[in-house]
Amino acid sequence: MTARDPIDIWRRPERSGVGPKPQHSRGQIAAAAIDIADRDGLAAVSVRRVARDMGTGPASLYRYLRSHDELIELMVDTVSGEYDLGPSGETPRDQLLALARQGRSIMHRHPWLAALLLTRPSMGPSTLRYLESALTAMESIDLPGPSKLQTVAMLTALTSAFVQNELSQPGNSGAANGAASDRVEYLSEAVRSGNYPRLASAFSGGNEPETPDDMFNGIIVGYLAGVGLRQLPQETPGAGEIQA
Amino acid sequence: MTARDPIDIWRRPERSGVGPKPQHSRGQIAAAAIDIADRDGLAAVSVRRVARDMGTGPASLYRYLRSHDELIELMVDTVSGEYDLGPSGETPRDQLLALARQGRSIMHRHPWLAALLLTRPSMGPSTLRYLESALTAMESIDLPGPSKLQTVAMLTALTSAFVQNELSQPGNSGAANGAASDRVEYLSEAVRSGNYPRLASAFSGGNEPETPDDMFNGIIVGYLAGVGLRQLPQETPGAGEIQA
DNA sequence: TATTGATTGCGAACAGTGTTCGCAATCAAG
DNA sequence: CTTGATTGCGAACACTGTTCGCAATCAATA
Repeated sequence: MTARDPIDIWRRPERSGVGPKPQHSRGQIAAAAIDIADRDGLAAVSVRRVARDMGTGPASLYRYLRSHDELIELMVDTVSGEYDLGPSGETPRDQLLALARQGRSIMHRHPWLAALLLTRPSMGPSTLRYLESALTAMESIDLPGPSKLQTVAMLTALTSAFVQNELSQPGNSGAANGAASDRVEYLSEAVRSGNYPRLASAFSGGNEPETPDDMFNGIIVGYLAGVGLRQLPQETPGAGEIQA
Repeated sequence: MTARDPIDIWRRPERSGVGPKPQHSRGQIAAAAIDIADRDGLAAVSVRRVARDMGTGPASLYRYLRSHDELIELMVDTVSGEYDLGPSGETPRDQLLALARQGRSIMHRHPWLAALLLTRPSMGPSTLRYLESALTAMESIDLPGPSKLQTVAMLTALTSAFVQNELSQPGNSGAANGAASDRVEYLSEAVRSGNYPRLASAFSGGNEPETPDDMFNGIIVGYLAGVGLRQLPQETPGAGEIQA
C-alpha cells in the first residue's frame, strides 16, 4: 500500500532554521490526534481528520510527518511520556510492579494504546526513558543485559494484553465495542452445545470473582517471580513464597 | 469508518439450502486470503485482491462475509486450526509448554497472526477447541475457572508478543520490514548520547546469547512457574526449582 | 410442469483513505 | 535585495470497504 515505513522520525530535527516559521508542531499534531483517538477511537485518526481539527489541509501535515505511520508513532511516544518515572518502591519487584500499574492506568486513559504497543516496535525518546527507568529498577538483579530487556518487554506486553482483555469485555462501551455482546452470545451457544465441557465449567466455576486490580497484580507478580524476582532483591529463585 | 463489526459470522450458517449453488466458500476465501497475507503481508489482504485472486469481483465476497473484519476473523480461525491438539506431555506444565511452542511455530508460518491475536478477541470454533484443549491440560490444577482462562489468555499473549519481537528484529525481511535498520540506527545514536547508561550496558552486556528457542522456553516456563505450575502437578507453589 | 421466492454473481458507483505534485507565500542568510 | 530553502495547501491519483440493483439460478410449492 504505502511506499516505505522508515519511522526515522526521531532522527529528523523538527525544525531546520531556514524558511517561514511553522504554524504547527509535532506536539500540536500529536495532541490533536490523541484527542481524536481518545474520543472516537484509533480508526478515526485519519490525516484528513487531524488536519481538519487543526483547521488546516491534509497536505500541510506532511511538512511535519512523512506518513500516517509516523503520526501513530508520535501518538504512542507522546502518551508514553505520561509515566511518572523515578523511584517508587524498595525492591526491584515493587518498582517494576508500580511501573506496570502506571502503564495500565495510562492504557485505560488511552484505550487505543495497548493494541499499538503490542503490534509495533515503538522506539521514541519517551519510550527509551521508560526503558531506562525499568532497567534502573533492575540494576541490583544479577541477570544478563538481554534477559533484562526481554523481561521488560514481556512485562509491558503482559500489561498491554491484560488491558486489551479488559477493554474487550462487555460493559466497555469504548469507541468500537458492541462486538462484545455478539461474542458472549456465540460463546454461550458453544457452551450450551456440550462440545466444550471444560470451557463450560471454567466459566461457571467462578464464585467470588477477584477484582481486576487483584488479577492484574497477581499476574505481574507471578511473572516477575517466575523470572526470579521475589520480594527481596538478589534472593535465590525458588526459595520465596508467592504472594498475590 | 465502517458501520458495525458484529463478528457474528460464526452464528450464521454458511449455506441456507435455497437458491443457486454457491461457487465459492468461506474456506476457499480464507485460504486465498491467508495465501496473500503469507506472501505479501496482512496489509495486502484487501477485498479486491482476494476477489481478484479467486477470479471474481469484490462484491461477490459479500455473499459470504459481511465485512472485511469478518474476513480477518476467518483467517485467524483457519490457521488456529493448525494446532495439533491431543495429549503432548505428562504434566500440565509440559502440555501447556508444548501448546505454546506449537503456537509459536504457527505464528512463524503466518507472520501476520501474532499481531491479530494480540489485538482482537477472536472466538471461532478452532480457537474454542484450542482453549478447551488448554483447559484440559490444566484439569488437575486446583485453580478457579476464571483464573485458568486468564492463564491461557496470558500464555498466548506472551507467546504472540515474543514472536512479534522476533519478527521485528533486524534480519527478518518479512513482508513489511526495513524499519528495523532505522530503529537500530536511532537506538545506537541514543546509546551513544550517554543519556541512557543502563540501556547501553544492557545491550553490550550480553556474551554468549541464548538461542531464541531457549529464551522462549525460559519465558513460558517462568510464567507458568509464577502461576504455580511447576514440574509436578498439584505441587505447592514456592517449593520447586525453576528449570529453564 | 409452471411458478414462486429466496439466494447468488457481480458491474457500477459512493464515500473515504494515504500520499504526491505544484505553486504561492514566507523568512534567514549572503 | 536577491537568493534559496522551507512552509501552506488546493487539487488530483490510486487505493480502500461497502452498497445497490439487476440478471441468473435453483428448491419447494401449486
